[in-house]
Amino acid sequence: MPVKNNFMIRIEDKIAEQVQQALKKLFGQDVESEMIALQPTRKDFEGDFTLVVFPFVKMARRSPEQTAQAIGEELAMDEIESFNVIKGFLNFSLSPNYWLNFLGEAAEEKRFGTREPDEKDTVVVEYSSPNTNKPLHLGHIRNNLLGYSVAKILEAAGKNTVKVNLVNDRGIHICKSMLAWMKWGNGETPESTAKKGDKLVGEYYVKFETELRKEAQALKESHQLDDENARNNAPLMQEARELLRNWEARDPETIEIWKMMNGWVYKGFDNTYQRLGVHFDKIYYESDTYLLGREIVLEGLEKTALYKKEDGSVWADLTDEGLDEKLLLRADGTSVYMTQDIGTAQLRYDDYQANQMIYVVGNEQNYHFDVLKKVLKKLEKPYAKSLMHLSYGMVELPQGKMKSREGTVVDADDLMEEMFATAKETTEALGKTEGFSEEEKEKLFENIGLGALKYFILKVDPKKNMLFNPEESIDFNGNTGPFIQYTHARICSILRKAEERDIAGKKYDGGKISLNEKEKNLIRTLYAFPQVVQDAAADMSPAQMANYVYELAKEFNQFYHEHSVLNEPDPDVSRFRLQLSELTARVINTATGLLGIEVPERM
RNA sequence: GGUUCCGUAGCUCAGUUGGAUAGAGCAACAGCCUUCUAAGCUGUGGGUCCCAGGUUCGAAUCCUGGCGGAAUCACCA
Repeated sequence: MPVKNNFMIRIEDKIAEQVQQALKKLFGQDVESEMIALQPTRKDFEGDFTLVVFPFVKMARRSPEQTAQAIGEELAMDEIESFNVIKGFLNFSLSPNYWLNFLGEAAEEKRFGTREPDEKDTVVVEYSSPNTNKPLHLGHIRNNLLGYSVAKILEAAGKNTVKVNLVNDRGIHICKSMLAWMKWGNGETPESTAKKGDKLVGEYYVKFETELRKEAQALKESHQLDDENARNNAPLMQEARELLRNWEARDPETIEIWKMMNGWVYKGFDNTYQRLGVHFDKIYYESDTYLLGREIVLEGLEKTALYKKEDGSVWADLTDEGLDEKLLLRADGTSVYMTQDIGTAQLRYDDYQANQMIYVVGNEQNYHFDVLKKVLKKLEKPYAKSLMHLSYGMVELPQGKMKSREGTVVDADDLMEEMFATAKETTEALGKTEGFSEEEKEKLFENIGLGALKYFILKVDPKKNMLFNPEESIDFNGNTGPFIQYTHARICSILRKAEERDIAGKKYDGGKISLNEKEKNLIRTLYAFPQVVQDAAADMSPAQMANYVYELAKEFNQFYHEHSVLNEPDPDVSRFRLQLSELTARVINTATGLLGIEVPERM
């Protein structure tokens, strides 16, 4: 549990409580605390927090101004230095002392803004969920960054967080790349071709589709079939199905090839994950969960929550829930996508007894998760209501959706490499690499390149579709990752110099000083951080964290521009500013860490 | 066609439980490096918040109906 201090009780809540009492005293009315809207005062007005008094004018039977004035006068709090009234807005200014005390206490806190994980409040976050037949692309990047960041944010907000991956390693699509490799592979391996395993397997998947299309086209012409029938009747498709049957029958040779090729893919994925900076506490494989799903479905059939059709297929009737009927097992007893998700959910619940199970999956699967929840409810699973689908929008290119057929898929590895190259070029052009070793340079370019990419993607509200223009999207100026990294490096530079001048250890002792506008803005922004962590967690929104840390960096740069930390003649003020800078750097570090972005100390 | 999501400056995006004059960045233009890192700071121009109603003291935000875009409605995953 966190250490209790004065700042665990938000000053907003304290003021709201006082307002509540004032309303009772002045107008004899009890007002629920939710009615009292206290918000940060807008920049162009004087004050720190603002009470909107419009809701109380009726009971006060006075004008908004008079009501605000009366409440302002009634309030007596040490922390409030003054107040002013503009129309129906009552603006409170807190005393400099309050802010200075806050800074002092926050500086003492080891993990300001974050909480210790509560072991009893577990949340499982599933993200990434790749198929083993294709390499990762830009869409997966959004998924991975979102999932990783949401998990970090939940953890910072006090949840016991488990990051899991669910690998889709079985099914007809996996058999397609296997079959192509068996037919045309000539025993190629990642080693023999010097290709990444996932890329190699992906090539065979493409090969299969190309050959299948040829066969289907021929059939279409010779037998007058429509597209779908032509595809289904093509010899290659039949062979792929046979391979799937062999796989389900655990045919040793098939299993061996399957294991080998999946092994190549995992090695390739690990490589991509590592560079992207994401990882997992546990990896589930669909090949391990689909049988459990099947069992649960059969069990549900016995309990008559589900029903069987004449051909032997098993269905859930969700018409009473406003949805359709949903197939859960085919007539031949094999599983569908939904089946394995039922098994996975159960397994995950058995493993962690989580209060929440979050699925980071694109919005194209909204319907699937609707159905999954309702099926689990029908099966009377206790965890049915703890399922949360964190649905995010597509990443689009200037020419529209990514299409593998048109070769517009942005490969994850290629993109990261390009980011690195751009970062290198830009940094060297600015002549900022003096005194760096080769190794340090590499790390810096990597941090900046990936920082730019991650920030660009995470700053957008997850539920919205977003546009990624490879030519223009990546900028290192303005509202970008490198801007925030730069601000951090700048502060670190001050801190290093303070160290050299031997004033770093001497803390500001809390003597009375006044706060200028920039200092106050900065300190107020810092004050908001713990709440931002909680809000971002509640909304599962890294975008809120990203926008916050940008705001903070901007605030610092304005302060930096107008006031000097080290050249300030008054030693008390200098030390205070040093402490303010130090906390800013720490919050930037923490906040960007929650986005999976590293901030360098020099750049 | 049904369902869900989105629509804010030329472009990319913010906008808190409904609150004051709707904000950033990019792009354009004009300034600021002898002073802690100019990947920075300051200023100017740029808006029918898709449209029309409704609720409210107050609507970009909530409700209804349109328009536009996306996703989905598989014995694919």
